[in-house]
Amino acid sequence: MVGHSYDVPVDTEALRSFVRAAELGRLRQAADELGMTQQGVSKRIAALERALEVRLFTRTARGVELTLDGQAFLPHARSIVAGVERAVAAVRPGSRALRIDVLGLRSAQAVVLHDYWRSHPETDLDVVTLRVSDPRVAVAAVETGDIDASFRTVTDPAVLPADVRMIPAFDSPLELLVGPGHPLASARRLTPTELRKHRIWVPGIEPGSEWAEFYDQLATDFDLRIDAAGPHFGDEVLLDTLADSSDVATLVGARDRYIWPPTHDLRRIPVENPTLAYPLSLILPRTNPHPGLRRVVAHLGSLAGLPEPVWLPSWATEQRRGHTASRSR
Amino acid sequence: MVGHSYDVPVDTEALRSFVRAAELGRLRQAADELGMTQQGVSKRIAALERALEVRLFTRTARGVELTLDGQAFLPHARSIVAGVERAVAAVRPGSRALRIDVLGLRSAQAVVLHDYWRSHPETDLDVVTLRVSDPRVAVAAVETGDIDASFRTVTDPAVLPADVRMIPAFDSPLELLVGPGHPLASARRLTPTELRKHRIWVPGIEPGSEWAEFYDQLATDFDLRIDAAGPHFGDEVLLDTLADSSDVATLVGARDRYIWPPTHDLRRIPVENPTLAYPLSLILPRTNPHPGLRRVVAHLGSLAGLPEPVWLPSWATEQRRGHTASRSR
DNA sequence: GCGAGCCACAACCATTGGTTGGGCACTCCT
DNA sequence: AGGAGTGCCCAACCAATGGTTGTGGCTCGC
Repeated sequence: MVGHSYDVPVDTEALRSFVRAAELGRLRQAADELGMTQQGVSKRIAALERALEVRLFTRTARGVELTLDGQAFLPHARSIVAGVERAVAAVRPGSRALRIDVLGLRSAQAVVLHDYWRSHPETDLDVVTLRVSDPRVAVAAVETGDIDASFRTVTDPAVLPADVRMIPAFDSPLELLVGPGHPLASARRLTPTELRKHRIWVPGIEPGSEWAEFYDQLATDFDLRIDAAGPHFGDEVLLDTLADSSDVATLVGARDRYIWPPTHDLRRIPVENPTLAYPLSLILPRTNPHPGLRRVVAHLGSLAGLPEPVWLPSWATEQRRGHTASRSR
Repeated sequence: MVGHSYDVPVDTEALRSFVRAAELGRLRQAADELGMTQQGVSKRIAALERALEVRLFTRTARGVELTLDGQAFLPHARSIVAGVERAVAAVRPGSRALRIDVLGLRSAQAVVLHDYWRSHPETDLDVVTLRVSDPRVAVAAVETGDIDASFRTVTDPAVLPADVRMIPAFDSPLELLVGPGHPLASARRLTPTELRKHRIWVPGIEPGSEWAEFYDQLATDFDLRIDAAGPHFGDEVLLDTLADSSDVATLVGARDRYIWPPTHDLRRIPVENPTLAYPLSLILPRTNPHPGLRRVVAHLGSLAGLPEPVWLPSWATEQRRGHTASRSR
């Protein structure tokens, strides 16, 4: 009785013919538009009907008319045809969809991009992950045009090639993520100094990366115990550990989309006064950027600011002075 | 420079293989799952890559790995495969998607169904139009199972076969639709008696249909001039006429999705005290209704009521007494 | 260094998906 | 009423597609 998914081979070209024939009501006209013979279209549609085991058209003396099944099928067929168009556009060299690299599909970067896409659903936007930690690889990918932009940061702008630039994207505020047994679990809000003496575990940070530098400065400036060493065994392990522990906490981006089982009962606690924020940057080509990128950048600029005061690592404040200076020239 | 839609033939079976191979990272495993040889999958994917003119995988000694293009393409491929599943499910006899007949795709009925789908996007729901005015055809279609339910009304419940029943769906309030030059154009709200002496034109009503009866009773009860005769040349003609006329108005359902050019400047004016409402019914099989239908009916029951008092045609009030009585037995 | 595992290439073949040609059903016009 | 016109389906045919088997090259681990 269960309708397991039958593997019906469906030819997208047949769907295209079906859609056109349904719209025109004539196989002949559809055939002309598609550059083939009327018999060809007839056979295609007959094959479709055979595969689906339903009649899609009633044949009349002056054309074809959709049956009920055909009516029900048509919007699905349209959506598939459109999906194929989009899929092809996504990889078509030269004029392909806007492609942006993010660190992870659950990261704040991806969430912001998803928000952008929801408010501009007409954009063909593809979010990919390079799966490399070295930002220079991302820079190279932007330079060659494999990707249109990347949410990475190079702390030393001198390493950027002439044709690549980096602009501030948005500042991602951090929250403390703790299990129910942690002493800070019931706090509604925390200041950085209140995190002192508590062990903060942020696994998976590559030594020498900009994230390592970020947590380094953070630990120094507020005298925190941040343990950013050790391998990362996946979010599940991290979340499991947090849920069971009464003394380990971690820092996550406020917009990061972490998902944990309801039994874990983890809590996210905003940190303010100052708000701790990681300054996300966007690396993009200086010349001939993808046309869709402009609007994404504009969207990033329109994002709401953070509760003042905001703490940022030193390289961010330095670069922004430079950025503003170069803009004011 | 414009990227017109290249007609790249895309084989859905190849997409299926690609998705599976990308998930498993092994052509061999994907081939086993799909019940074919490794070489077959290899050829399918090679064909895809040839058609798209991009490499989707990098081949390594221990499997395949997505390229950037592959990553960008994967979600699209998934969506197409899922679309095919849904499309097949929409017409698969026996266990097909929930199929409901409405009078028109812009009608209040369709709008309500669309709202339902937006809040329950997991339902496979197909909205079709039988394109016949005779409600008995709809009843027959429900009886044979061609459709799962129909938003029609039979004023005489005796004509229903034993296995088909009719339940109240929701009451659709009417609004006056007038052009800018009409004397009532600036009213914020109207009562039925204020419509007296004004010419109301409702084209396309079939004589003898329940709609004819409705407008008949309406005209009698409030002494209105309702002209329900004459053919309907399409909504565009109706809207054009209204926009230009200073003495013709029409009645439309408050939820009907009429679309007119902005230059027309038509106004919709609610009618209250009493609210005029058309009682929509749902015709559905008494035994073995489609499993998804239950939730749609529940949703209909949860719709907000209308501003009291409400005027309904006599048959509705009669049937509801009967309906309530039979329920209380 | 060699076997195991994985993918690509080549040769082969059934099936598919298109073509042309012909026929039947219905409509419309005279 | 009959014939021209239109529209779709069926049959025969044929190239190209999409699968198979067999083989070879590559990388990794022992």
